[in-house]
Amino acid sequence: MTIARLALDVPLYRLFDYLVEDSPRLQVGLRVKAPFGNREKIGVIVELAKKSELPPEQLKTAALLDDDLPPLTPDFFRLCEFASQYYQAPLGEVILQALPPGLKKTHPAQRRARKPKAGKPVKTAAPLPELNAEQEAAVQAVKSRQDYAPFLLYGVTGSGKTEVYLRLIAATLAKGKQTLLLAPEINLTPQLETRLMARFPNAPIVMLHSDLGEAARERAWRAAFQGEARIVVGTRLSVFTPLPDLGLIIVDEEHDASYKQQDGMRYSARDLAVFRARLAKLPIVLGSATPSLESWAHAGHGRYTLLTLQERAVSGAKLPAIRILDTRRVKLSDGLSPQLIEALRLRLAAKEQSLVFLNRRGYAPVLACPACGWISRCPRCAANRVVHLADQRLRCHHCGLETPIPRACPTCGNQDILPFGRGTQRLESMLTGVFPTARILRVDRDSAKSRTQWEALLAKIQAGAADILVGTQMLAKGHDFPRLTLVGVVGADAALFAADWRAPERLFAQLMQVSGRAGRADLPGEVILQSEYPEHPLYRAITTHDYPGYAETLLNERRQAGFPPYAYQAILRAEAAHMETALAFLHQAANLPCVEDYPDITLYDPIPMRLFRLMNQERAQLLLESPSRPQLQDFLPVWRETLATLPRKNKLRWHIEVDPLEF
DNA sequence: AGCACGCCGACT
DNA sequence: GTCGGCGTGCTC
Repeated sequence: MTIARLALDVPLYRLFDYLVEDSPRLQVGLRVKAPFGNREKIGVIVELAKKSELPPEQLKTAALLDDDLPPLTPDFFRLCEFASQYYQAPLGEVILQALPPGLKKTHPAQRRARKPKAGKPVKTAAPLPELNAEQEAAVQAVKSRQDYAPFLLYGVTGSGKTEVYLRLIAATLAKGKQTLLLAPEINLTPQLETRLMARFPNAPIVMLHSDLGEAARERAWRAAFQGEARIVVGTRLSVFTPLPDLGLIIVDEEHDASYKQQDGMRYSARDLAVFRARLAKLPIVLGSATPSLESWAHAGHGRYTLLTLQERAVSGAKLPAIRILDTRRVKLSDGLSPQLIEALRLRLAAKEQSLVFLNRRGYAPVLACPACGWISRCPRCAANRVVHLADQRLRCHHCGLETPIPRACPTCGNQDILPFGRGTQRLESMLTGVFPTARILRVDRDSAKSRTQWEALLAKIQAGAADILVGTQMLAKGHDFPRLTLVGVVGADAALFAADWRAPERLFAQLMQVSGRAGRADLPGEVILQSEYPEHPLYRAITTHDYPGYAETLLNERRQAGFPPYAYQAILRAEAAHMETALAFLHQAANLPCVEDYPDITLYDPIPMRLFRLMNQERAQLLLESPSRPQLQDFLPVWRETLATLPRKNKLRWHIEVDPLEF
């Protein structure tokens, strides 16, 4: 018998020793079935040893899984260990969350062998599009590196970032290496898959995202791990996928917030990808038209090599003309300016498509009684419930609670309760009033709940079966709509004054992205942005497509305020039935003696979170900041261990988030 | 996190 | 009398 140290999926910062029967198969990286307490768990062997710290009689016996999966590799463990340390998560949790669910079952489902799908053989190989000088330079710069080399590929919409990726993937394939391509919400962009399959008809490609069924996900993961798949396209969770011949990592839309895992271990897949590239000594390309300020600052300091694509790759294509429309000077009808209505009318006449962008779902954000002041609060959250007229419900967008829309005010009986504000549903019905014959299509999470619904909508749009699209963010992300020439933006101002200091950065990216939907090669695009603050620097920068200038402005502000990327942050969050419990815990945490030993760490006052109640749990947070990442990293484990010894009363729960994006 | 054990309050 | 609330302790 040999001692095996196991990583198990439990929130405990230690490994567990088991006896394992000797066998020629026995190896670090294999999975075992282990009795744990009174249940059975899957563990991963992290270490083999002759002796344990524990007396042998206290050890239970684990059994190797009868499975042909090769052992997980040292590379994989090093990435997991880094994530575990950096994000303050137990190693076992990290390792096991990295495996597809099918491999964590004590009784594995029967598996049917299938080949990863290669692209359909194409009869006539389409000629490769020519690269312009900038693209060529970018491709050469990356191709010339075999070692760790981070690149920031800054390319305006339509500048041909994807073509650069494709060339780099081709070069990587030619070297016999695998490519890992991360994309945000890949389930929403089947286009990428289509394009890859068309370009690499003979290369096995797998897609990895959480929408896949369990069997499909396991199949794809195995193909990646066993080196069969040469191109792996995945969402954030796939950053952990072990790849034996990895040669290149690409992170598309690197600024996108969906790279951040928002529950469980709160990691940034983009940051882990960079670390992975460093570990594996590989080039990595972070691509975006509006890079995150973190990456932009890295490029500014020479830590990343900046590759710029300024020209539109399709010759003749121009950036859309963006106009800020001062709504203080015009009479709006239902929130729409006469100019926007006229522009829409022109597109209708020209049989071109328009998009009206409003990043707010539902009919109206709140229902209110003018007589007594009642508003449609969510009983479980510190938020209002949104009016969804289409299905006659009041719905909380945070916890999902919904009830029918009341006919009269629940407190005073007034019959005239009114929806206030505007969402996409209301915009849709307003536009129907203005353009009764136009085909209007609303695209948001409510109209595109499932992948199938979403694809159906996309197909409809592409077939030209809609004249005016009304949509949220969903529509902004990387889709080409060939006949879309007008984008109207409504209600963007709210984000200018949001409490979250990252809001302007996000708004800028969002507006750039949605503007990019307007116009293609042969049809010039126009963007009309309605605002009450047309002189705001953000809008100034948007009209000139000046990301670098605006990034500079924001970075200066961040530097002066001592915010990231010029400081490093972590947050301790606590939740309990009552705010006092959460705040009391945070105050206790802030006053622990170990805090004294780290002078370069600032602890701010514990405060209730912006959404201070969610699902009947009251939440508060304590922000930590340091100019020194190492010092913060030294402090966090010490603090965390001390926190764990504190008595936990009133069902209080807490966690630490490193590099938080939202507050 | 689960899951046991254990000790006080209002019910078949 | 016991069902069940949740505080506390443990998991190789």
